[in-house]
Amino acid sequence: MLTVGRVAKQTGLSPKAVRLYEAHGLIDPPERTPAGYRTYTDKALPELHFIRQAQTLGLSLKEIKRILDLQRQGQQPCELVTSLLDQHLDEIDRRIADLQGLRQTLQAARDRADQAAGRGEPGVICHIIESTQDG
Amino acid sequence: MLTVGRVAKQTGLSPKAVRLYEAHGLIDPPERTPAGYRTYTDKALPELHFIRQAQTLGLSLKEIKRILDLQRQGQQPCELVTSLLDQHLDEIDRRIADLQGLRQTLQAARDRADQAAGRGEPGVICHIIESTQDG
DNA sequence: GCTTGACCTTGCCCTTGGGGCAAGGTTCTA
DNA sequence: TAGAACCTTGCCCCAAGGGCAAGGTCAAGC
Repeated sequence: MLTVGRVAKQTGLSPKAVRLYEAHGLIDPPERTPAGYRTYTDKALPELHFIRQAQTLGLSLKEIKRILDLQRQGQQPCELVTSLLDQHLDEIDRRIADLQGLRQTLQAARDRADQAAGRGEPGVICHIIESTQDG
Repeated sequence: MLTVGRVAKQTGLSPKAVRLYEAHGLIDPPERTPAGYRTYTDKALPELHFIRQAQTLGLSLKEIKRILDLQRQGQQPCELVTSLLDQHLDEIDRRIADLQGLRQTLQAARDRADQAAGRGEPGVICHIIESTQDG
């Protein structure tokens, strides 16, 4: 019997994640045994693999659902995918730039820490942080 | 009267954030009017400014609380701050590297999208995503 | 046949740092 | 004195699950 634990193992997901995708409508609810156990068919595996790969690309469950919904309506989702990838590329570039700015600010604070070491400059709480230029 | 809204405005925070910091023990609970309104003294402003600047550096509320707790015990928190800054620098470098790796993966997928445009390659759901190498 | 361990079910609380809303009380201003 | 603008607490929400609890079920070995 292809239980949730087995499909999870085969797709590298956790059982909880698989149930979550079902609850959020990314995958169809599977049949149940009389006792209530989810029983999957092999058809579920490619979808779960797809979800995992889309997550690897940084797509959110909501975005992945949009892709899968389109596909279930018989449409080619590739146009949507392309646009999502473009959006994410922009977003990632922004985040990298933000982090690099933060890194500079942080390094500046760290440098102040070394310069002031032992010199015992006061500051109301801690001069290292208080001399930080606000972003 | 220095209400929560006023200290919030003066420190660039939201009233809700100020109450949150109090609930999490970052700042001392202020006096209350008979009606229950929080009434701050000017002494609260530098602490709130400090919290804001520490957040600018990417420190979490929990980490900021550790710093403030040390300081309230009369100790110099600068050693802790230095170590936290070092940790965060490492963490940021990791995150930047991760994002750059993700960017490459994403760009590769995007390139496939262009190459396959119009060529109509099938894929069970969408070949652009399905050809992604798992991380 | 029975036990035992591994699995399944749902449901709830936790994470971060607040945002938004509701219902109601208070203070200030025209 | 009315209304605007503020304050109070409390609850639910975000993302993507992790962890735990209480209880039901299945398969293997004896």
